[in-house]
Amino acid sequence: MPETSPADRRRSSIGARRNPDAEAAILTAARALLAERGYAGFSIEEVARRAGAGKPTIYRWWATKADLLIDVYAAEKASHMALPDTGALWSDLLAYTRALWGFWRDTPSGSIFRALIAEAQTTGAALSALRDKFLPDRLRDLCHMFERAAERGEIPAAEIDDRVGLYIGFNWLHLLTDRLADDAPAIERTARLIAGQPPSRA
Amino acid sequence: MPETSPADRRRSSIGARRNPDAEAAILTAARALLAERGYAGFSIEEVARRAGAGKPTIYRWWATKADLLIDVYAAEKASHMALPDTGALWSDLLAYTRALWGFWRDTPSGSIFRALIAEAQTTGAALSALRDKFLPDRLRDLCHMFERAAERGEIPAAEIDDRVGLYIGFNWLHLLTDRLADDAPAIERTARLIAGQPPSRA
DNA sequence: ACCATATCGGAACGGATCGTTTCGTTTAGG
DNA sequence: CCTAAACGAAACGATCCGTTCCGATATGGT
Repeated sequence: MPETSPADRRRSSIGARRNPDAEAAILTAARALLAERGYAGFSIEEVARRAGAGKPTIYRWWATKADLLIDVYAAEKASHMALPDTGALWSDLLAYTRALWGFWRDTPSGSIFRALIAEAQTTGAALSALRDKFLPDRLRDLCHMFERAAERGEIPAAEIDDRVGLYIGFNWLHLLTDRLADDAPAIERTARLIAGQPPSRA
Repeated sequence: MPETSPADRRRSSIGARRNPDAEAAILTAARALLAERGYAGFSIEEVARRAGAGKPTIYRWWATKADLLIDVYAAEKASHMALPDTGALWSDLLAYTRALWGFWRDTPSGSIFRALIAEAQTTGAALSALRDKFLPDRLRDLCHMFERAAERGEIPAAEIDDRVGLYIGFNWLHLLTDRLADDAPAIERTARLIAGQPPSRA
């Protein structure tokens, strides 16, 4: 077998354009590193080592750590999260919250998102990436849920943004303080509060 | 001008106990550094330089960056924030939120708090410091506000914790995304939502 | 067929910070 | 008088930063 042993094969240029293999290797390495060590152990240096890539390759395609984190998170989220449509906002929120927290707990995505938020506290570029590029994307689905509720007359249309903001803040708070246990009663109470439903009678 | 007096070229030991001058100099330097450069430029190394202190002195008294940040923030907050008591939860929240956001905007405290939350995403120790030591302290006042409202019959007592959680999340979200503009209408709408007040008629 | 162009990984750079250790000095308390 | 602990200074090895070279590679336009 005079063949290229796959282990020590060098991944070279494929011409004057981005190499998809390199990109995939970098995203995979970043994902794994965050899963293993969290934000504390996340460095471009280590990602490059694991991906068998050069640091210039990473810096060429991702201007900031935040941009890299966003790509890693996006790849994960698309494949895992679906939108519930139960017919009532409070039960939509309940289902979505439990799915989201489970997604954050059981995949590297929770660590990735925490890293992204932390990174946004260091540089303005990272903050812009989070606020102006990442958040609007992730908000779109959520807004649909609330808009459907407004169409059903469950909440005033004028309050959609405020209620979405409350919901995002609720999730962030629990993510950032590492309290993502699936405390069903607490989640249900909060879902009802945000959806404007009267509490289930005791 | 008493600029910590140039005469203290060297602040030596005062015996086998903590030197209050060193502590004050370190806290002051940390505060100023965060105000000037934010979390990105905050390092123990630089704090030590500015304080004219040795790094071992800092590491001796503050096991983690979070502990140092907590002390800096606590000194600031006590002197600046008072509790409103307007007779209604929604107007209490309105007043408190505007004061808090102003406090975060107009003093180094916003940067300090952002740094503290970011730091809590790196190490478990910092997270514990934030969640178990810092947050409960800062929550106490807030809970009083909601308990008074429950006594007045504005909200069910069983919902106090959930509504406080929503309120904290709301503030964190705006702090972490650097949206602390005093948008009075938006704050008022959210205050009414959290307080369970019907929206002011359009 | 040729060649400019842009990519790739590797190596090294100067600089900064980390957390720790060593050292000599200073002072309180027993 | 002497032990104990704190102080600041300096240096340690290690890591990561972001950038800059380099030689090799393959595309795409001419």
